[in-house]
Amino acid sequence: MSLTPSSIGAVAEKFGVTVHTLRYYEKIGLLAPISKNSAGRRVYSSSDIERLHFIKRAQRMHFSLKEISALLEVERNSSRQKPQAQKLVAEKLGEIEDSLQDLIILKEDLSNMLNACLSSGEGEDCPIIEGIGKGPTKDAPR
Amino acid sequence: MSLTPSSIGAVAEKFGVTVHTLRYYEKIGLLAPISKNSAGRRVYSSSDIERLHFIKRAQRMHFSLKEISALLEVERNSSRQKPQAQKLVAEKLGEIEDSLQDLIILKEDLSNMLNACLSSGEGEDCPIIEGIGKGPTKDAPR
DNA sequence: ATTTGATCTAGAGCCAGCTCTAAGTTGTAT
DNA sequence: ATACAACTTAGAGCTGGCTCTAGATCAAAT
Repeated sequence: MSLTPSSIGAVAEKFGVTVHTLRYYEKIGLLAPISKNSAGRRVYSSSDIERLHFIKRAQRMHFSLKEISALLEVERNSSRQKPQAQKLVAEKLGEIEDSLQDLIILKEDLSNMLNACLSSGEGEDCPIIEGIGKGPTKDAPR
Repeated sequence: MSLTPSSIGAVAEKFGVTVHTLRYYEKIGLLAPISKNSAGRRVYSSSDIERLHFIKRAQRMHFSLKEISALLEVERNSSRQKPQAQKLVAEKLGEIEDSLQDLIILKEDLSNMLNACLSSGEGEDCPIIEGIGKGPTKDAPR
């Protein structure tokens, strides 16, 4: 239904990014060089658009641009370099699981602090400031 | 038991940061100017150390340095500006809950993709590449 | 014909949170 | 006495992912 090819402005609008971002993706090699018309302007083909869809979806899945490059590389090299793709996704899944554990605990801590603060008496010190002040000082995933 | 005051190197080691980081925190006002000895070298007092503990714990709780400044501000202004502290923590809790929702769904998606890939036949296309290629292109919290 | 708006390139700037460099001073060990 | 480590400052550099600027060119509308 959509009538590709499109200008950079149209593509930018379609994906909710700026033209700067599109040129940036191209510059860092995330998008292949976009073909130009006689006036030297970019004309995005439907496969460019597809690639952008892929990029934006992968970004939603918390893949970095570098990781997305790797995924696209996998896609290009052969129609199924499954082990490579599996590795990348498994790693990401591991990261996500770690983050989940971290956030679950953090949520508990924060909501405890908040409740303590809400139910604390007028004259008492703030349980939040105290709470952060007194907790353990351990390393955390960053 | 610990014998403060301490040199910048000792403090850096204690907190697992570099001396650069400590000076950086001071430069951006996260730590108050550390007093200097006769040779112009920083001498960290026990209250400086306490503040650092606070900073590092708050960082573990995903507060940005800017947010930590705000928390420290709250602490300084009065021994209990509870509403302010509550606001900051409630906001952070909201962010954490949003992230959790996001990650829970993402974890599902990734593990589905991984399973599909593991159980896919030799000749088939990679379900991971296909999966990312075909999903919805929606905005996500960033 | 002129203005407006979209596009082009090259390159600088921004934010967070460090991280490092250079050139100089001081404290400690042998 | 001299080497060497730890410290000082000011300021530059780094990563990631944009974001913007300047100056030029080009296309469409009035």
